[in-house]
Amino acid sequence: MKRPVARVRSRLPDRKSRVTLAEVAKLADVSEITVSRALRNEGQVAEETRMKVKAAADLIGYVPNRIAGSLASARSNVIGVIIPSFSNIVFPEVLRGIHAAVHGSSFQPVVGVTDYNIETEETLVRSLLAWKPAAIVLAGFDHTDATRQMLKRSGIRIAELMDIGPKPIDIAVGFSHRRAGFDIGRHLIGRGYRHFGYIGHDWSADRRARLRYDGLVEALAMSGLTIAGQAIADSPSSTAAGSAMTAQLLKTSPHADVAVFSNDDMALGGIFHCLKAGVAVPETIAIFGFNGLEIGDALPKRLSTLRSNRFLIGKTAVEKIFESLDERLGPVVVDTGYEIVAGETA
Amino acid sequence: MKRPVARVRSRLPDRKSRVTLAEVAKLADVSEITVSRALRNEGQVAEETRMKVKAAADLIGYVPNRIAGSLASARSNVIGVIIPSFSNIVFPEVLRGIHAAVHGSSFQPVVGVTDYNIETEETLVRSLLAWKPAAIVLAGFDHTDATRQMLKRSGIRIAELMDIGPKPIDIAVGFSHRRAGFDIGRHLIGRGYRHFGYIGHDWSADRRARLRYDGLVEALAMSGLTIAGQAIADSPSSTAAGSAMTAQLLKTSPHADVAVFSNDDMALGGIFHCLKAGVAVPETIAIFGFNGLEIGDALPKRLSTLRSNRFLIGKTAVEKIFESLDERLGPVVVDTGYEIVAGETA
DNA sequence: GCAAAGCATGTTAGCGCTGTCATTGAACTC
DNA sequence: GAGTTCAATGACAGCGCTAACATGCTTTGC
Repeated sequence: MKRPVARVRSRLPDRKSRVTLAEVAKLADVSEITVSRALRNEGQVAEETRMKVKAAADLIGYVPNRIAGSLASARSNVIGVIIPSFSNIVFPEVLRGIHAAVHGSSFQPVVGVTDYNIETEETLVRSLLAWKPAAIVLAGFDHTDATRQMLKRSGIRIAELMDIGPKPIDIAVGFSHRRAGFDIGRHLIGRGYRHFGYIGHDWSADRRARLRYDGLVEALAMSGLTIAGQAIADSPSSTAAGSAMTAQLLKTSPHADVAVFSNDDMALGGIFHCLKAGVAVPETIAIFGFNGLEIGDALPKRLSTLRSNRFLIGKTAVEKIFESLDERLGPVVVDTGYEIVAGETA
Repeated sequence: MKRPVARVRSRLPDRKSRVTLAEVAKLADVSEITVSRALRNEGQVAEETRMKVKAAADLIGYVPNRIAGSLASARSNVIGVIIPSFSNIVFPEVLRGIHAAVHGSSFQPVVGVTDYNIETEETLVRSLLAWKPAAIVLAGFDHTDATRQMLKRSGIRIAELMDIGPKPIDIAVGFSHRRAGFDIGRHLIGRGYRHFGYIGHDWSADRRARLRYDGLVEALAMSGLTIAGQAIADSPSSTAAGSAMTAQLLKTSPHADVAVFSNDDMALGGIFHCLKAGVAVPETIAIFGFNGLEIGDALPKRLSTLRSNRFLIGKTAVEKIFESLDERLGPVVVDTGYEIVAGETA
């Protein structure tokens, strides 16, 4: 009967330059744990020893293995981030905020993209959780049941961005899109507009655009008004779609005195169409966007829009997470607000 | 003398729901390794066993710990990605390509942002390497010596994006910015322009904008021409800066018949300024951009520009990496090319 | 002067997986 | 029917690090 005898130590047979803590320890003539502490600037280590260790590490080009470290300490400094798309400029801006907030810390965002698909989101959440992240940041409140389950059970901090609602899983950072739509309506009514057109993009995916629309309708209703005409592209938002839909609205609803757009991209398309077609803005038709992109300010006539603060949303979310990494402190809702930009087009 | 006696097993004292492979194994009444194989769809496992294991895993909500897995297998499915900025739309587009390419694979991009600072880049490379990534993707050829050292030594695949050059560390994907600038010059000379203005942004950071400028100058020189006037913002590129610099150029170089812009953002600013100031484009002054952003096509007059394919660059880079994950096959240079978009503004 | 406290360092035992080899029994070969 | 092959499963060690505790010292306090 063969007993398991001495195995050849053949793992990783020829991996070059396998520089580990142990090598550094040997070189610096201290124990591994001392090297670990010295390099992490953690625990009690004499200054002299620390320097000796660092010198040794530099000498042999030691790069700590965070995977091993995370496993040993049962915590990683990954923050999972899930966004719907890179195409819509607002999400890169949110990411910018997130990166700004983690900058200088040892935390590292890991980004996944759902393409506005909540099933994809579920897959992403599952695979991000496998990295034992310190927190997960994702857009919106629209998740599958399984996703919500996983997030709740995970025990880690969860931030839902963009919109705010009554029942976040943990943290919500954003602003009420419904109220934003409502305020746009009030603002424009206040400016004397009465014949509202709406120009939108495919909102089966973009739930928040739909919420703004609902808010707008509500504001109109309060003044006894309705949407007089609308043109909704069956494509994602784009300048081209904005142009096309504007042309359509002008044809189908010639009496509209203002067009509310689902976002600035679409509104830019509207402006461009009017420039090209010789339609006076805002005299013949006023244009109102959403987002407050930088480009709106550079237009020949400054775009009237609502400025949301995407950067702030991302940054705030991470800051809230950092406030208490280990414990959920009951639901946290942060309203980052918005601002009506009067502009010159409405 | 005290000998180390039985320790209390107090690690992770009260971590709830610590679902590990072992639990699944117990439940499914097989060994851990069989669970591992079953869930990874790897190695020989009877179909029946596989199903039993998966059922057990689902039942207790097992989420594999990729950190442990990566440590054990000495490989991770992280791809480190380092970009200069989220503000410049081209990089989100590159990321989009990267995400498209990894979609469906088990690879996960981890993104860092340098803010156009090669020291920051060095820090990021160092910290990404600690994750033992399968590959690193970064923008440009401009690195610190230490960065280059680390990348070379790492042994993993390295892709440098955007520009191409003679000596990539491993893989380069992009196109020659110098040649792009040159071709823009040739194109515009061919269209009859002779009095060139140049409008740019702060290029201490954006080395590629500088390369395009150099190429442009070279093309002009070949026809005995020079840049007649230029206006260079000391800020990052933006539509607002484009407007301001256009105003300046029109004043300081009234004879210029064409303005070449460092990119489309700046060019848009130029267009907007001319619209506002009543300057005829391209009759009084022609405008030529760079990048080929979607918005240029929606303008009242389609923007004349050079279309680079950012999405393709990101996607190709990852595809090249996947072609051979383990081995560098000597320098690989992929020219993703570009296309002059005639447009209506030049 | 001696206990208590504090500092610097070390010993040990894992973290949760997977690679490697071993083992078993069934199917196949000639 | 003995040998060979192969599919299915398991035992074991260890990936590279860190938490927890242990161990000598040196201070400190009174």
